[in-house]
Amino acid sequence: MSIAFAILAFLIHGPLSGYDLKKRFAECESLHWTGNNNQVYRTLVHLHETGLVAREDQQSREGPARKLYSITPAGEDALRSWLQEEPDLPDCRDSFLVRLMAADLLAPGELDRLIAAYEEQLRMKLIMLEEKQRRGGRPEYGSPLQRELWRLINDHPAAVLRAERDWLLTVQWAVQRQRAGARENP
Amino acid sequence: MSIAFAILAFLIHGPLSGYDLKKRFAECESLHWTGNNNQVYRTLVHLHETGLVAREDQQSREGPARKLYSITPAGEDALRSWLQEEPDLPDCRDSFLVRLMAADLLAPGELDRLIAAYEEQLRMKLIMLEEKQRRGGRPEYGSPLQRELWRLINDHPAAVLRAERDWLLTVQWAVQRQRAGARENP
DNA sequence: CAGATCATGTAACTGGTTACATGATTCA
DNA sequence: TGAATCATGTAACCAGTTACATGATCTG
Repeated sequence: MSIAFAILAFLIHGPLSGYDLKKRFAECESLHWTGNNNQVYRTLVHLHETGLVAREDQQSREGPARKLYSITPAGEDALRSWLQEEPDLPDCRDSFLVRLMAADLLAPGELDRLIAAYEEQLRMKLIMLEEKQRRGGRPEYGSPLQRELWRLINDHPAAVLRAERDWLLTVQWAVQRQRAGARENP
Repeated sequence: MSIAFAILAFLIHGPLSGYDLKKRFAECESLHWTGNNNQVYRTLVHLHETGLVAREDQQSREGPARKLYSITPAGEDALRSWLQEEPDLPDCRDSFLVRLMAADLLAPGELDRLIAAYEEQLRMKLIMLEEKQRRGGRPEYGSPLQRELWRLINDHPAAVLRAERDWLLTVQWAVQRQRAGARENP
């Protein structure tokens, strides 16, 4: 998948500028894109060239000139037919697994510190996400069902991190069990 | 993070060829790399240039000529100091979220089909992972603790998918609840 | 001897990030 | 007037994939 379908999805509830889209990506924790200029503006040019979005230049209004993009019927068709393809599985990249692969390189205390540091990272991010969730401020568009789905989309990152935290607990238990075993059978 | 540290981690329990490493990446579900040639061989050249691995050419043995790579003390140091950096959070890319963003484009039946299709994808992959786990065949190297950690590393993808399945259930409930509400207050 | 596997490499491309560059408008 | 924000774009790079290319060796 590329960012193109995400942009089209943002546009189904009304026109937006590149700058608007960029901000949406930057604010949205559940979408992995950072919303960097290069990708957003280039993709918009490409979507415009292929007729999936329409562009309207707004020269003189309040504020600097901007280009408003809206989805075209062809764009809606493209998005709809993508929705009817087989959904692909989530792709989770976890560098902590690579660190665990090299556990034999660490002294016991260092391994404990690594695990504790990761636990702390997870804890902090979860607090941040819950805080963000609590402060709300999601003025999402679309039908009541769509708004409810947005709530669940925004919940997703925390669900993933909680699963990671639970898995990390099993790692901690395994390390302790292994050490207890080693003390009994030296 | 790049694939370089994963290669170094594979090498701490003994020398391997590019081909060996490629296979390890291809077989390992928990590491997101496909083990494509370009990346593995180029990274090995780079690691060799920077002195983090040593290369031994094996011209005439049984089998075709191959290059055996082993980690150097400098490589171990590099890996160890990376292990002591702040571990970064997992990066989960889930195109299903983007599909849900566009739910308003779908008829109720189509949304149900999308959710069911994703559920089925998750179910199939989980069965595949459990089967792979059951068949075992993990001749992993290192200390008993390291082998135990490998078991947990290999468990990780299934843990993520189970969390995804649980989250998807909440999506299903929300859709049904929303529709029931809409029927009561039309 | 044909097809699978072992083994190494390159070319072309997609996807994504950081940093650079520019200029208008708003507000303290 | 200077900093923040709005707004659009480009250059250079890193990460990762598919497909192409070659040749040796093993196995039925």
